[in-house]
Amino acid sequence: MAAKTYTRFTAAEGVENALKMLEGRWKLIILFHLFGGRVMRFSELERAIPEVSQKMLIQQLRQMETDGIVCRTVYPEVPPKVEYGLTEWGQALCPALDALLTWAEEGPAIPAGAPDHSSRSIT
Amino acid sequence: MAAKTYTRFTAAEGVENALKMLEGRWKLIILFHLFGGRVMRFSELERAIPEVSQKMLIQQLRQMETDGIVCRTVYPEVPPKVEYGLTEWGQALCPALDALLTWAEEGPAIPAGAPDHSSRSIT
DNA sequence: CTGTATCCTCTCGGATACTG
DNA sequence: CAGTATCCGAGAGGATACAG
Repeated sequence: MAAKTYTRFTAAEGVENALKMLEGRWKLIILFHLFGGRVMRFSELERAIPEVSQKMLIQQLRQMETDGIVCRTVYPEVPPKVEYGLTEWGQALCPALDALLTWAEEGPAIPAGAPDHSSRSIT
Repeated sequence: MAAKTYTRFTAAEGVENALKMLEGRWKLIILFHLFGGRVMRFSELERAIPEVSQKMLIQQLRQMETDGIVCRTVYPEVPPKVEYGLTEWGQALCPALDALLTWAEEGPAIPAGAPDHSSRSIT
């Protein structure tokens, strides 16, 4: 396992690629509904996330599918039935997001008080 | 250390908060320039990231400062001198971003081939 | 049930010029 | 040197209506 080397720019780019796949008003919510190997139909997701429009739901699902995070399974029946689940790689996101969650939870050391910019001034 | 409990929604929300602080065309690049306790003046950052405009550079720096990630130090001299560095909490982002980087690097299991949607069809 | 197709709004980011 | 102010275009996301 050859450890990759990064410059400040390539590292930023790598993380940006990862973030691009998570950006989108609904992707994280979808993700957390699908973690743990759960599989859901389109209409289930609609009901589970009432605020989302069909257009956005399908759009973000398809993007994640293209990215290889989500797996879409079509059952050729009448009426149609489509299920969404995570790929192995998608499941692997869980610990990475946990790291972010933990970090966010630690909070800024100076949480209260500072309403505006917390600049220091050396005199 | 009471382990927090999350619903699918609060977990998504927590991660979203974290991501919101990282979203922005230049934040990650700035971050990676400041990791390792490095401290840089405004003009240094400008030269290190030639593509960014003054407006965006200052805007993203100030946002990260407000979020408690970046620390801004003003030296009241003529000409002005301002230095930017990471807070402790900002430095703590490094391992979390590494997790994402590592994940992204693993890549989707089916990287090549699939030009369009990789749906499965159960017949 | 599972999507497409339009339209519309609002925010982000870039270009440019000016200031203490 | 280190910002601030203004204008502008592109794209993300929402509402709504329609289709296989």
